[in-house]
Amino acid sequence: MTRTLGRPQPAERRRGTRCCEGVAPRGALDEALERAAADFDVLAHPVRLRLLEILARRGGEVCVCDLEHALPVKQPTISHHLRLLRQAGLVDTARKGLFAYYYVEPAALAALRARVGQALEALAAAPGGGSER
Amino acid sequence: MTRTLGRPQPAERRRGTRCCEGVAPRGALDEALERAAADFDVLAHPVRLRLLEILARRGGEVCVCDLEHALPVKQPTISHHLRLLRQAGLVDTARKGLFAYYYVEPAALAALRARVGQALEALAAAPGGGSER
DNA sequence: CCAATGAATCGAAGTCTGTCAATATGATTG
DNA sequence: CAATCATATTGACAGACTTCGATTCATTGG
Repeated sequence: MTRTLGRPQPAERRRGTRCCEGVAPRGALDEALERAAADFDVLAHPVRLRLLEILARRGGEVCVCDLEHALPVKQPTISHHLRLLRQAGLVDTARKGLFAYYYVEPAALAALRARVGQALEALAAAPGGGSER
Repeated sequence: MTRTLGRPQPAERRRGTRCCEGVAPRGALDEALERAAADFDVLAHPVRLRLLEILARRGGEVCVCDLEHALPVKQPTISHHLRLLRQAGLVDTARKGLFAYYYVEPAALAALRARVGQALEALAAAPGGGSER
């Protein structure tokens, strides 16, 4: 958001050869960047990725015991990762009797895919190869 | 960041299964999944994301001192993240005199974007909600 | 009520990560 | 050579992450 340009010369850095100047305004990483990193972080574990993949492929609900069979980690670990996914808003759960059925939250998943896709766009190579700004 | 999850799977779970059965045939997480998770992991930090973004936007080379000005962390931290990006094959460096110029490795970045995009595809909601496989 | 079962939580252990001060390395300049 | 500069590396620290056994909670059935 604070994409200011006219950065004044730092007075105390006026020594010999300056290599270059002004790539981006110093300072804080903006909100979108932090959110994108958080998005990537949720996806940055094979178990969570697989869980999401299974739940997404099944449009409907899947009980934990099935997920447990599909993954090489123990039940508490599954539960842990499911909680992370739930806290990220990507999945939700519904208890039916003894079983807990998980399902993707389609809007949240779509939003995440959109944000991640946008972040990847920003990594596309610069068209002219020249330096803007 | 090194997500290796090295644990073998018993693969013999013959029991009187009750609730349901057979979401996925095997327990081991396959190679593509691990690689996708590793890909996401590299992107799962705002500083690395910003570094990549700056280097990609500049088609050319950027010296570390500029990157240092653009980010709210100290020089050793920048160096640390740049090394991670280099180890991931996404960027490379060329020393010219006193300065070190970093630049993206376009092929590697494109490959990563392709893999990540493919992993996101797998998270697309199933159209009819039916279960495949 | 009691036993059994699926799932969540707790607690602990080990590993990994992010950060920075201090220092090292290597090039350049005077 | 000595001083200076840009960058890399080291070492230490705090905090987060991942995993699993043990336990707890909730629900069902006898």
